[in-house]
Amino acid sequence: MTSKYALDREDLTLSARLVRGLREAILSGDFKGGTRLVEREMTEMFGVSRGLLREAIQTLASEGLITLVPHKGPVVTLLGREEAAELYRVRSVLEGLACSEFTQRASEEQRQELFEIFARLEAMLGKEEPNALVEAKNDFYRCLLTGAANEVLQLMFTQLNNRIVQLRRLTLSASGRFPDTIKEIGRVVDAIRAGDDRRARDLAEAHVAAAAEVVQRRFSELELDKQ
Amino acid sequence: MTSKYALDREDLTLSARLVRGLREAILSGDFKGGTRLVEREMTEMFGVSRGLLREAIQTLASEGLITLVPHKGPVVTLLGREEAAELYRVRSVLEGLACSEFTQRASEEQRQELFEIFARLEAMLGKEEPNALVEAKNDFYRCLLTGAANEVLQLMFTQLNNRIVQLRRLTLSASGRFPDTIKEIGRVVDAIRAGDDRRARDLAEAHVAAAAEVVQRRFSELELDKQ
DNA sequence: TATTGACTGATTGTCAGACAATATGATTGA
DNA sequence: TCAATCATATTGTCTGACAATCAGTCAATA
Repeated sequence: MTSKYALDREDLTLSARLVRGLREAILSGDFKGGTRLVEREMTEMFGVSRGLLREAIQTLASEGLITLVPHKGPVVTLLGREEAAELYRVRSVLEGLACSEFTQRASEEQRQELFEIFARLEAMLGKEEPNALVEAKNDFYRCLLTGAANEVLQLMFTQLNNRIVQLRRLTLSASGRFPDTIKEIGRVVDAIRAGDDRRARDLAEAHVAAAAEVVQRRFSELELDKQ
Repeated sequence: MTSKYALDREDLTLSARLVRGLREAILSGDFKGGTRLVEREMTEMFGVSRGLLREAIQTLASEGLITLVPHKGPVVTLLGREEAAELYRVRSVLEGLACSEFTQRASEEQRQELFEIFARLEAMLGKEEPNALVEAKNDFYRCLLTGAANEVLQLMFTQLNNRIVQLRRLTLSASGRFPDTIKEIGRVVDAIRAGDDRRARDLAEAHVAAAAEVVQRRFSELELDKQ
């Protein structure tokens, strides 16, 4: 029984806060892909003991954010072209599922909220506010996943997305695609509005596939694919 | 550069072996859902230090096999009815994707291997060998995922499946469904054989959905859903 | 000159012991 | 019977230690 007065025990332990902090540090780009995470430096940086730090690293490693190299230490996972493609292919079906489930399960309030958030996104069309954009997109997905009412999906999607975040530089720099993005998402939202879960799903998959192609093209352009 | 003579460093560290061992212990059913994992007992059981054990527990926790309760300790995750349904819904799209990718990407050898494994499965129709069956099914999925050539998918599917394994008791006891299962998988294999990735995907999703329903029915029958 | 071998410093892998914080269950008191 | 209190077990976290392994250096050798 969870009352609304229940205290937040999410980050009760130092350990949990550390995991969160370290994850943030990676997602925010403070630790870029390829960076070695030296234990001693990290302990000083976060002010925790070595043991605790190692536990956190293990956690993030199994989320895929960190790669463990025996006897050399942890490294922030660096995404290659092929792996990026794989991530997007999986994301495509998960996002499709999320849209489908949202269409079938979301409450009226959740539907309204999603529409509002999308309206906010649409309103950004002319402007140049990358931060607000990322923010709004995050809201959109948060709302979508909440309404989908599937915690397993939520967890897996979030983990997947966390890994993809590293590619944000590539996708942002291709911001000329923004109008297309909005158009695609708009179609998905329409399908959701119409209660057509099948179509919402298909459109969502197509949208992710399109985004994936952009990323692949950027890889080619920047020649990031040479080992 | 990885030559074929490179030694296997997979389980180089004690830490990695511990994670593997603990995971096995849970999957095999030695630690059943709901079991508390007391650190002191575990360290004696595995003969490792507390620190190492805690690292392993963190890893399995982020795989979802273990649930961490602050100040009470880790517990082997117990699946409820609702969570089982969620797991299956996600599995459905992942398995669909796997079939689709296999159809598009697998080499001729991999295709042949898959067909052989399926033939082996089919041959078990009359018999009563639960172990051989589980074995063959594992082979089937291993082959499928290898041929799909998507490591991200492989990882996520494996993790998901590991969590579902806990429900094996429910699915095995409903072994009357075995002929149906074979028939469904057979249709998927046919589609793969025909190179029809879209159909393979749809059929695979339907197959998982059917399995999910059986599980839900078993939950009802056994009244496992009362908290 | 290029390869080999040995040495060194840095870092990880693993252990043991300690103490504070918290949960659980028993006990006591009203 | 119920509430407050206490005792014990267990987890959360820290510190220090030492072995194993890695990366780089540099001399010896073919």
